Amino acid sequence: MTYPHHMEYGVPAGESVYVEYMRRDGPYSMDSNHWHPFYEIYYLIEGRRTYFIRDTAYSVEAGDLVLIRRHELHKTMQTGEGAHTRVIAHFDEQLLQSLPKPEYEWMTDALAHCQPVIRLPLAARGYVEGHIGRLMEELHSQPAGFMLVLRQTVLDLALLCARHAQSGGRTEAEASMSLTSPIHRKASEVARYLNDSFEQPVHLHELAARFYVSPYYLSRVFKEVTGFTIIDYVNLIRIKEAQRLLRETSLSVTDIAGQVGFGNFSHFGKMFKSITRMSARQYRSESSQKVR
DNA sequence: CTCTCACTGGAGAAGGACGG
DNA sequence: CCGTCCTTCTCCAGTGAGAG
Repeated sequence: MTYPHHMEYGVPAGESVYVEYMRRDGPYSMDSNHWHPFYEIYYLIEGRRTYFIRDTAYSVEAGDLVLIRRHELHKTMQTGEGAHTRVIAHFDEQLLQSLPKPEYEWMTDALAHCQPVIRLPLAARGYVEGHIGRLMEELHSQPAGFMLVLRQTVLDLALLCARHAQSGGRTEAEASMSLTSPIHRKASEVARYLNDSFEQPVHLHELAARFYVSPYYLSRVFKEVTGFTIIDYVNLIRIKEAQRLLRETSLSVTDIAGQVGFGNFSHFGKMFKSITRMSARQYRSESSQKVR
């Protein structure tokens, strides 16, 4: 069965599920939104990608399932030559909240502990492929009630991830999926360090000295592995943390800017807007409307 | 693989005006 | 007081070319 290059369903505002299928022939790297307030399940049908999640780069192959949690920094990148085909499903808290309370709590907890990249044993792959096939069919022909099937199918896949997480979920193949060449390890170390200390001022030369490499080399390697420049990455995690504080506390925007590492308030404002496309105050008022 | 050098665009600091 | 939105200027991060 062949499908058009691109199919999608789901209205972010109204539906708790969004499903999208895409085939790309040329090189492609993900655009602006590097995290979002909903879960994402990503299934690679064909091709090979590098997926950078939080602080680690993973090699993702056809048949792998990737689970991105809410508000988790991620980015996909090209690996070698062109074509890849993937399906992504977004679902939000609402979908899980439709479950009975014990199941909801169990799911949320399990997903919170899930490995981001799941490489299932061959025997279990047919199950996933069947589900993906069903998503595609429903998406393609959109018969009456297809959104019910989408919702149900996505929930099934989420359940699979949750079970995988609970069973200790780390197959032999998985252990080797996070890229571990020296440069990948170095970049991951730096990313982890930045995640822990983004509140402090960050300077390339100090960072380089801390990790025993030259500044020039560090900025090159970091970009290669993560897809982000160091300053971009620091800004992203700072703004992400600022968003969390705006949602979950009543601290003033000025305090938050300082707390996440921006010495300069107006620069914080500019950065916040360029990343989230809204001002900090606007973000706070919008996120307090929908209770998440 | 690891690093150096030189160049340049853009990030970031500083400060002021203004409105709610 | 709190936040937005300008402008101006400085300097450093990012990068192409290339070497050990």
